[in-house]
Amino acid sequence: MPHDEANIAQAIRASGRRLTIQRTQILEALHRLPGHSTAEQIYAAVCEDSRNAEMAVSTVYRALDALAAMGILTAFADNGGVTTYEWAAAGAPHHHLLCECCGDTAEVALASLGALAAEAARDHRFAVDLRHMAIRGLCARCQRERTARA
Amino acid sequence: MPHDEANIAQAIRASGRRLTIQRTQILEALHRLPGHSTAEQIYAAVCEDSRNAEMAVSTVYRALDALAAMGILTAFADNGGVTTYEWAAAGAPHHHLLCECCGDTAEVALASLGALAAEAARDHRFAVDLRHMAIRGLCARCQRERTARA
DNA sequence: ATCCTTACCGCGAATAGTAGCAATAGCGTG
DNA sequence: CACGCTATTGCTACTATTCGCGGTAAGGAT
Repeated sequence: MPHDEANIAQAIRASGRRLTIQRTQILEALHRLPGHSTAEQIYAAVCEDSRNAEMAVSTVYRALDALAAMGILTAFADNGGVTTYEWAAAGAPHHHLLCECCGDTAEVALASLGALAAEAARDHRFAVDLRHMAIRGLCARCQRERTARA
Repeated sequence: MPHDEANIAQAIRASGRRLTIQRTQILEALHRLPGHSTAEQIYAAVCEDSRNAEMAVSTVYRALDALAAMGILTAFADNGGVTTYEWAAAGAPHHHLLCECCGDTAEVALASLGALAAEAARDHRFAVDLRHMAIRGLCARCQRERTARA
């Protein structure tokens, strides 16, 4: 449960990384923002706070990447090629159902992903990263519309 | 098995789309290219053929998108944000194991994805698109390297 | 063969994100 | 507390892909 500043700071330093003021400000912004946010939204939130110094957008991308690599955040790429981030430990483990038609995403827990990970490990020695699992398809509404149209 | 010109042409017209010379040239290029290719590679292959007129890159992107939307091709986005396309009916149904560390992809068939699709349909009325299923994680080699480093 | 609707094309600009590089600043050490 | 190593920052340039727009041309109907 690395939701508090001290734990995160320790985790960052333990991995040989550094806790810069930019990363601190990004983490603060993430605390303020709800649910999952895009790099652009996080950048905007950092800029909004007048106490913060200016920051380059690329810094936000790199910081989010680093935080995701250490498992503090999880990243997933939605339809339009936009990546969204959220706290890794937020709530129960969940996955994203991403509708390819309307672009909506739903968060659900899927038990059979465990079996999938087991199969990939057994048959292909591949360690599936379930946190990054975005499942594409059609949501209920878009399925109805598609059949109605035919 | 829409691998021959006549069937594809019919399928395109049946969906209210048009078979333009650009699309014909793109399909020819896809026949020449092996396995899966990126939009950029397909564009290059079209340009190579001196009989072809010039074509805009955006045309390739849009044509591939349309062909994927009608199920003639399948698209999947690999690590670096590059989308690759391949014939939908090529060989047995397979999925992509994408290593987040080295970027390699392996094609495998995973039985448990059927159970996943069933669970999503039953519990969330969500129709999973198994063709676009890219599974991220760590390949065997990168797992070894990661544990060796610790 | 001609007409008409509208899907598609080429172009150029916009967007999300990455890469390279010199300058800066964490932070473990003495 | 000063020192040095190197992770990180801020540029800027670049890549992959999308979008809007005015003009072109498929292809069904006459």
